[in-house]
Amino acid sequence: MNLIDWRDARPIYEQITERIKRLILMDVLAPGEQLPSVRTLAMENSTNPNTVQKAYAELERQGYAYTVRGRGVFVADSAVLKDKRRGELAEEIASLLREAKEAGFDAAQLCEEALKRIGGDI
Amino acid sequence: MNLIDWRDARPIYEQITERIKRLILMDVLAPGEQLPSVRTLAMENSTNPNTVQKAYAELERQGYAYTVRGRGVFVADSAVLKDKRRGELAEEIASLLREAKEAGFDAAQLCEEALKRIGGDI
Amino acid sequence: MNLIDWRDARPIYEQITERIKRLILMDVLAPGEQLPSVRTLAMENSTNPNTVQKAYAELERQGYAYTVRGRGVFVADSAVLKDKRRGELAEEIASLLREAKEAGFDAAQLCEEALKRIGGDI
Amino acid sequence: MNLIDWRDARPIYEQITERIKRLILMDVLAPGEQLPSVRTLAMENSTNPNTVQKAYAELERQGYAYTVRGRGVFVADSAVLKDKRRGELAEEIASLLREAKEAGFDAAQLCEEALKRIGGDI
DNA sequence: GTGGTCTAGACCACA
DNA sequence: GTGGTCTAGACCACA
Repeated sequence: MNLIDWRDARPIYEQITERIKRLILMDVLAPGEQLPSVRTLAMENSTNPNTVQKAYAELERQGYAYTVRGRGVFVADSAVLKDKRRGELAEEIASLLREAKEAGFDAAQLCEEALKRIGGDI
Repeated sequence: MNLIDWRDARPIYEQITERIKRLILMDVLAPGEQLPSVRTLAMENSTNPNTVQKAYAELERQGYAYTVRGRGVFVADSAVLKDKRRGELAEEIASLLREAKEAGFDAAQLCEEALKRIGGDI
Repeated sequence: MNLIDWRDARPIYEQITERIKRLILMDVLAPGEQLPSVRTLAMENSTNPNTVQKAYAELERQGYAYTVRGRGVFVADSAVLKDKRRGELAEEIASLLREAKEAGFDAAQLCEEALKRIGGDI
Repeated sequence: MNLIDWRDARPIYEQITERIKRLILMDVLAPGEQLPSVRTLAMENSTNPNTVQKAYAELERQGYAYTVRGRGVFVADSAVLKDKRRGELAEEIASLLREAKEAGFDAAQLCEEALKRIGGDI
């Protein structure tokens, strides 16, 4: 699993967390499935086990994975997570729309424009 | 001008840049108006002049202000800036919608939800 | 006997010890009754026999079970154990109350609140 | 500040987190006060800066402190925290009482006993 | 000077 | 083998 973009300015552990979160939300990683071991993933991405460890700890803290000591790290059930993530996305968009409104832009119009950009028809 | 939230995790210079950008886009700071001097703003916010300097440099880099040597820093014309910012916001929203789509959410529906959150009906 | 919650962060051997202790204190497992063999329990819980072995050793160390070589592991007399466990619980609660007091909370009031939570009126 | 008990089996970073939390709840560390720098605390306790860093990150995650980059780590306002901690304590006690009940003990009586142990009259 | 990230490598408990 | 903790030390952005 290749999870690091070395040109990306964000910390490596954050990139790993982010990418795996996406894979879980996209159902590429199924609930209950075992994630690569800390050491394996570190080697595959030529990074340090501590860095992967930090990413996995963050995933667990956010509820995307759970750890079984001596066994490995596993993907959590995603139904609840999807709902949570959906709410977060709505809030992030709302936050941008609030700023748009402040500057006098038409929020609804901005939404339509964004939808066009992703090729999503209304 | 009070521009810093010490609880905010983001770097201080970034907060200052952000707040002043908003004030310009909201026309609170008019085009051509002089910004407070680096020293004044630093004192008012009990922070380091270097930090304010960095914020001002960033504002200039992004086109929100321009420096007149020996005179001070001034707010740029906002018409073009508004247009630019509008495009950025659209792109940021589009980016969130792309992720939403990846996870199987209905982008248009998410938009409507976000619009409701800001009390903006279509 | 299903004794493991894989989502639980605690070590598996500890979970097994804990659950069996509870079953003994609740008199579900009667004094003198034979516990499942290490192998059986390991298979039933799809875990390693070494893990179950460690749990049984811990139970024995704490006086909840005793081993008869070549025969198996048996539940100890519970009267004494119950008394001991009662004392431990009192001490654990006292310890929490001490911390509460340190922070300036009213210990007695906290107790009443906890009693309400378990639906136990005085 | 001496925060580590080397005989304590718990991880060092956890001990540090725990002790500082207590100091905050006891108002020994006042809201807004600066905590010792990562390096200073590490030296004082002859441990590694990374370990202190982990403790501080945990304190921040739990809302007991906030970080100002380049400045230091500061104690958060404690009013809300105290309330939160009070609720946690009540729940921890309730949980012990539930177990007690399972084993047939009188929960209210156990509470009184615990109160006596801390010298707290009803 | 301050915290944040990362490496390289050790040692431990657990399964 | 698996994750968890820790050391010693580097380098970075930020103030």
